[in-house]
Amino acid sequence: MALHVFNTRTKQKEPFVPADPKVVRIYTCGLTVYSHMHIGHARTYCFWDVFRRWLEYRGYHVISVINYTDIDDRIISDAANGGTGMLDHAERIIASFRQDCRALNIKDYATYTRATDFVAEQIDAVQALLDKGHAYVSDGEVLYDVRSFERYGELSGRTIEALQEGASGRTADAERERKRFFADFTLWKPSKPGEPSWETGKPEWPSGRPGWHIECSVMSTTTLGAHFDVHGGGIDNLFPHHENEVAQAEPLCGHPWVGYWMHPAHLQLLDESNDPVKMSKSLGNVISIPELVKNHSADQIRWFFGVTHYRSSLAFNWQLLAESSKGFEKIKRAVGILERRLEQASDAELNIPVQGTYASLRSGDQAIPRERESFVHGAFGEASARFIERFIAGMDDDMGTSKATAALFDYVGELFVGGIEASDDVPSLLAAYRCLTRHLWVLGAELPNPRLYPELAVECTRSADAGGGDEAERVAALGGVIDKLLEARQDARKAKDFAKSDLIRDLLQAAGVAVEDTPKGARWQLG
RNA sequence: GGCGCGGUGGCCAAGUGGUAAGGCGGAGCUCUGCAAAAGCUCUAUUCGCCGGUUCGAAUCCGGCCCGUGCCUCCA
Repeated sequence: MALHVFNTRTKQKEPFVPADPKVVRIYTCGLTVYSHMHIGHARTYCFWDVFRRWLEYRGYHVISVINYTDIDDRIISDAANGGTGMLDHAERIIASFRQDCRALNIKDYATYTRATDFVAEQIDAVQALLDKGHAYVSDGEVLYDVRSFERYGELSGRTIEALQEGASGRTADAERERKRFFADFTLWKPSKPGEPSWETGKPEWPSGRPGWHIECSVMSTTTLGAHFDVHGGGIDNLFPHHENEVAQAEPLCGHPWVGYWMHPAHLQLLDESNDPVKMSKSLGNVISIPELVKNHSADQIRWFFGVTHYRSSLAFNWQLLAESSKGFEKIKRAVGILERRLEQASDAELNIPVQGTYASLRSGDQAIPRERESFVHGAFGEASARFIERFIAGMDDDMGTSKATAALFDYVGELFVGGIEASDDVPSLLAAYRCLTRHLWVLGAELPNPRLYPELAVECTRSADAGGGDEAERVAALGGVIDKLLEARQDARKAKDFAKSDLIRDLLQAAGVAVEDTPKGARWQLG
């Protein structure tokens, strides 16, 4: 079975077939840069990252674009209140967004677009919609004529009538006067004094700024072409934002404008009594990324996200994150054990390149991953083959990361039963290590040891500044001292001086170093 | 009011017609100087409730109860 994804446009799972058999073009609605990225955004962007990684694992080249909405009412008012210019304000938010993404191990996008860099194209698009009769000018403002687009409401499953009912009594009189129809939305509006403004050269709407919806339609088609494969954003964007984007773009680009619409669900914060609560600045309960990664690794966070399917809303509190991290420890321990075993091997023994090619992306039964043959060798090969099959089946079914995590648990169990803790069989251990880290990579976790898996290590964008570096440094600095202490402890144990050996272990424990005895001697890690 | 989504063991969570994955927590055991880790066994005759279709339903249909999202700020 090939990859299937749930397409919001058709409301069903469909085989994923990009326009170009080897390339997937994705546009993601990004942040409105009036405030910093928070845990809710993290869930969404981590999903896009996993989706991208899964496509890459399957052999596609992915071109992903994300935008910053750097002009809208809130940015203008926030910037005004903060006493800075709008663009300075946006600049700071963008810089912290990039940093937060790196902290979460989210791969860089091919392009990051800013609405203010595409104003000329937006003006052209507005004019084109006017020319085609889909828009009208009202007192210097350009509005989209919703009733001129017969498919309006199709994407989000609404009808004009239903919208009208929902809106009854909610539209202000002033708004009714400006608009021909209550649901008409702004394409271009005059700026107030002191607000950012662009000249259009159009007599009827000479200056002002673009509306939110036109920004995205224009940025996506300008960077990815008139038709592209995936357009996504949080479920809250479905209406009105994406509905309006379709209404704008299809008259200009044709139908269907994009192949697949995908909408990850929200993360829902739970309060002390486990009731859902809205995250908001005024309640002071917004969880920032620095706060999130302070006591949890990116791996743990991404594992937590992966356990729940992306189209289910995800409840969050620190307790739930802690419980999921507890489960992830077993996976991490297996990786650690393999790494320790292999660290002792010589370069010559480890010199087993990972190889493979994709049969053909055009055939439905492509051999994936391309490294498969390198993974299924040796003592753990059968377990690895079973695991890969389950992992792929799970992910192919509309990004079933829950099934993928279950497969990982079972695989790791088989590796323990298979004896990774005592094995000296370097080729087998290496194949298992690579198989495990390769698939953890898909979920956004685990930077592999470059010495053990150089091919994958170079693919990882995470650098030493992303949180892993600190621990690596600590380990390097402490290693020598700890090894000396453990030697002393081992001597004490041999002499049956358990009081002394336990004292050493307790001291290390107190210093944050967990010690475990194994058939191959003591092992330690920072706890 | 309109349009959706969801209710699976103490908790999290898969499963969309063939007889309940996986994880956390809990109980017992093996191994071990003791820990830790790992392994083994047990922990839902049952999937919000009531009807219906079917040889067979957590899965399909109808009704009801509860929760939740959106209805022009929102990932």
